[in-house]
Amino acid sequence: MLIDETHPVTADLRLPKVLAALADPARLLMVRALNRVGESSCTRLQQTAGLTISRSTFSHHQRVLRESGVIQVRVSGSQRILSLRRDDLDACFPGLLNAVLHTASKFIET
Amino acid sequence: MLIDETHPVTADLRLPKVLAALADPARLLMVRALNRVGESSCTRLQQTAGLTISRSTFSHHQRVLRESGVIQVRVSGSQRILSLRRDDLDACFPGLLNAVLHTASKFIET
DNA sequence: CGAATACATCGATGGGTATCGAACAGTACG
DNA sequence: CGTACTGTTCGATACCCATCGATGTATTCG
Repeated sequence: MLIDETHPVTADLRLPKVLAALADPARLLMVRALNRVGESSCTRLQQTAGLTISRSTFSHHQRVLRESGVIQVRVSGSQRILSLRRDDLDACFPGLLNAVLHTASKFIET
Repeated sequence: MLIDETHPVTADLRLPKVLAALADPARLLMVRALNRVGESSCTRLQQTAGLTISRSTFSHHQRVLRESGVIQVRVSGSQRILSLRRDDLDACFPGLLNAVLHTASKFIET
């Protein structure tokens, strides 16, 4: 199920791209926060994840996560609702998302 | 158990570093080849993994994998024997290594 | 000792990327 | 309509990184 042309279809997901998307500390926080709240708008997620970055930088990270296939973006009024592509990720990379989500926080902080 | 000062101890492993190390296609091939053969010297692993890169580039990748904690390097005569740090990775990031190792090849190739 | 093997390191280069502020575009609302 | 809100895009900057050839170092072997 393709959302639109800005999201890759499941068959086009690639492990190196996904790993690179998850390798950034800010994006890792976004993904783990999304897992807790289910779905969220950009502004709200930025607060939930505790990110002190500019809105343009957040937008950049959102794009990287979306283009790698990690998250899904749905438009609702004036805001974009972000959510994890759990099923697609589990189908392509079994166990990967869970491993990233369940890693202890002490192994993430610098 | 610390090998030497060029390897991080288990408590110092960090998820973003490990993910970044695994996010490169060449290094991903090295890790998956290491999983098949158990352990291997540099020259032999380069052939096993089917990598057509220069020796200096291979040495660079080996260093990244080592400094992130993904692999272990042991000196044996004039050669270095590489192997995965399975137990340490499983202890810090349960399920991550298996997920990377068991991902279908079609999701790795470009 | 001398030659060959196995890797590491250095310096250079080109391409990627994280970051920001400023400017832009769409929606909601009074 | 005009203001506020939500988010994207653009251009610039600084930094990181993958790659290579050349050089250096240690080990093995004859």
